[in-house]
Amino acid sequence: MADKAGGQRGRRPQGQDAQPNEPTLTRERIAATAVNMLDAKGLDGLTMRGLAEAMGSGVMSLYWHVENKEAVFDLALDTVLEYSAPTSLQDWRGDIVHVLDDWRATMLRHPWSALLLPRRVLGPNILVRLERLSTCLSAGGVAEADVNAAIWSLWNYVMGATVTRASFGPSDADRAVSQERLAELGSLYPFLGRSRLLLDDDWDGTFRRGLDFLLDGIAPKR
Amino acid sequence: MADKAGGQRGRRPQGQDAQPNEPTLTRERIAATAVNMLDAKGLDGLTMRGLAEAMGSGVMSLYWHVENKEAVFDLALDTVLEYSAPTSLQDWRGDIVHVLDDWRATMLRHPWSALLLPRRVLGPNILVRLERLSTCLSAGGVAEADVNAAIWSLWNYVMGATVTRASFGPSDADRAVSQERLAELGSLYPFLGRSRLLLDDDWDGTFRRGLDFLLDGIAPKR
DNA sequence: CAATTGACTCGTACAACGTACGATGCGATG
DNA sequence: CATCGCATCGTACGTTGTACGAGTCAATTG
Repeated sequence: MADKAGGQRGRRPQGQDAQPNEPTLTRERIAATAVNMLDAKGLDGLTMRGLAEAMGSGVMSLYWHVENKEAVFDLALDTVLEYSAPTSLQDWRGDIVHVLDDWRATMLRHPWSALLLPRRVLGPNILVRLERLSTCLSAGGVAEADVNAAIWSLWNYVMGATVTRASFGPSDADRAVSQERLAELGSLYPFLGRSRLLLDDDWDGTFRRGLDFLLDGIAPKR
Repeated sequence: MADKAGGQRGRRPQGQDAQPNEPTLTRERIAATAVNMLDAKGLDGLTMRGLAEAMGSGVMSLYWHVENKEAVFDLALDTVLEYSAPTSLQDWRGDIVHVLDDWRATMLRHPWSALLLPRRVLGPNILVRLERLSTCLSAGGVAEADVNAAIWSLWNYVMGATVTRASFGPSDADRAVSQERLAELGSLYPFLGRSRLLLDDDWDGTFRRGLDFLLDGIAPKR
């Protein structure tokens, strides 16, 4: 019966010999745990109760450090999106590709982030990335008047690509089914039926080729 | 007091003089009502109970016509995305712009759809649009080998643009705040701080300019 | 030392949700 | 009349986010 209440379970292992790896509740620790849990169980897998349990604390304790669940999402998102711009500026086009590749890769490493970002944009770490894009474009000689439009188009492109990729999930089965349905309806969709559009699973390659299109268009005309 | 139980409220106005505008429960009617409710109260505003009440039926009756709530989303999404390709093929670039403009406009007219589409792609009406893109590109002389990449890049672009636009919502306040925060942190984000990137609210114009970049890149090189 | 304060933790409780299940009513068919 | 399918719906359960207030403990103050 002892388990019934569970009650004081765990308690804080306060005092002397508490493992040092159980600090106390902290925004950072909450963020980190949330990221783990999101990675493991996906967007819907994160519940406040689960989060609390994973950290060995009571549910309501979280609310001392965090406004509400949305704030947890924000925290996790920004945690994951940290960016360290590395190389120097020389090949503007290569630099931009690097920013966007890294961006995309990060989001795909945590697929929930791609589904989340559209709803809560503009955490600090996003701004870092935008800033970097900005400098790259300027350095590349893109006309001042074009820079903003270029940034947004790049943003749109990554955003769309990752969101799409993440939503298709790793299961190629869905796409295969769709493509099959397409083939049946060959009369309705002659082009699509023939093109195997939905079967192509070279996501990275497709991403790069599309990005090249875009950069070709952005590159200063001479 | 009569309202207390509500109970048999409404009932089916079965029999002779029922208004013809209250058919019976129907997938189509459910879809339509869901769209209205989504338009009015947003993504989270749609609840099965609310939906049922809006149609004057019991909650569980819905489940006879619909698998679950997700199915309702699918239904509503595809309802909204219906597309009638109008004009003939002549100016491939103009045609593509038309497809994408219409696409974007439709989604922005129902902002929830932009947030939904990333999760549940490839309803039939989406395919119509993709097919249309496909023919336009081919007609425009884009190399066969480039068509798929081009389609996906266009898809990514619209998707990213609409999703972003929808998430910013009509409230410019958020962006203003962010831009202000940017100005304060001018040292961290010199370019962004100066560019008023976040203040620009000519969404349509920006969309078109970015799309031009992309199409410039896609256009067959000569 | 005792009293107080404020940072922090947590159990309980509630309202809202999606939906499983089974009961009910109905028109058509035997 | 009996039977059967389609269609409707009430009730009930489990799960969720979180409001509220009571609890703990270290540091501060008298």
